[in-house]
Amino acid sequence: MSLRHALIGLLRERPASGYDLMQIFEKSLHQVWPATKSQVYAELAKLAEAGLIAVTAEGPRGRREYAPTEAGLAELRHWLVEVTPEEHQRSETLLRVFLLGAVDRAQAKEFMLAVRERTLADLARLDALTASIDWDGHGDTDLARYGVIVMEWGRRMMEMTREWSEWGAARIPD
Amino acid sequence: MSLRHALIGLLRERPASGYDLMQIFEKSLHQVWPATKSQVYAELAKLAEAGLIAVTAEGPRGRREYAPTEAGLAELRHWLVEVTPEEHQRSETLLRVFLLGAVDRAQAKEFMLAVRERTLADLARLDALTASIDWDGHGDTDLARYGVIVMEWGRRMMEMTREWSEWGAARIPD
DNA sequence: GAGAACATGTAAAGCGTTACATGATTAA
DNA sequence: TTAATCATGTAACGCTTTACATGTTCTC
Repeated sequence: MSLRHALIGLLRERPASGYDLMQIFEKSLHQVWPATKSQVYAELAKLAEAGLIAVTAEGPRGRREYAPTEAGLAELRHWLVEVTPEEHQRSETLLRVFLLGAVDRAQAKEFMLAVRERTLADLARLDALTASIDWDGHGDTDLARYGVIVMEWGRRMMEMTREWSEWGAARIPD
Repeated sequence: MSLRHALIGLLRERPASGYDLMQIFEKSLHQVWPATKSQVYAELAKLAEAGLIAVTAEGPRGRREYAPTEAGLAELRHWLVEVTPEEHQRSETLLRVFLLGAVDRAQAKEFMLAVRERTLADLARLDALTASIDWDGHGDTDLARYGVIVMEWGRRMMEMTREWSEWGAARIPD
């Protein structure tokens, strides 16, 4: 259950409404932990009921801003430092590669090269994003500091995938 | 819905029972597409009902071996070549890095170094696995050909993650 | 005879996606 | 005044995990 920790963590930076949090999920967090409105609003309600966050302000149109409570921050820190993350690498692309024996070699090679093309496009989009993000606008926030580290992972991942797809394509005989 | 395609693809290599398929999921496919008994048996039933696989043999203890039908193979090929895979990178580790501002820098650095340690351990396990797999036992099967490409992705991914975790740790000031 | 491995499932609960539903406020 | 944006949710469905449940066959 990581969504709740993501929410507490974001609220720690600054109080926000469900609507605000959705913007963040769509923009910066989408590649790392996608979430939908339904999920966010439901989880906020649960977190408030559990006393891990609390309403700090109300605005127009029923807007409610939340901030983490002390209990919420304690739970976040506990999860960050003491709970070992478990990665379930579920990759549709790798699954397909695994099953590529079902099509002929020309098509398999085409698949690997299509992976390469998509990765190059992703890489271009990431570079554009990196250039466009106004980290200074955030000042010296923690999100800026650690956000850069996360984005660097994405960049390295894509570089690696591009090289791998070329290697893989070359490995399939004509 | 990739599980059904995974199952058809595995059955294409050789007919198998749900029990056999679970062995495969636990051994070779776990890192790419984890699945549980409940899921596998349920999906086999659905696939059989949809006419994409069929029982080819029955054995002791109610054992039923399945093989894909022509319709199943067509569906698999269609999915492999014509449906663009969509990746939802959901990484608990990266989410934590993103939120690392909630703990002090020493702990954040410790976290990055713990990622490094875990990655090194994973890498050692992968190398051991690579050495232990008897690809020749499978002969020149497609799983051997493409399985190697998938494993190489894993290896490169781990190498990348190790380097990145060192880079990230160094980037956090004392 | 006992224990391991083989073999198949059901049930419940939680997580995630998509579609539906409603209304208020602001800016052009 | 009208369109965009702000703002919150509910409902239904499917996928995934965990726990429960049962019985057979083989090997030592």
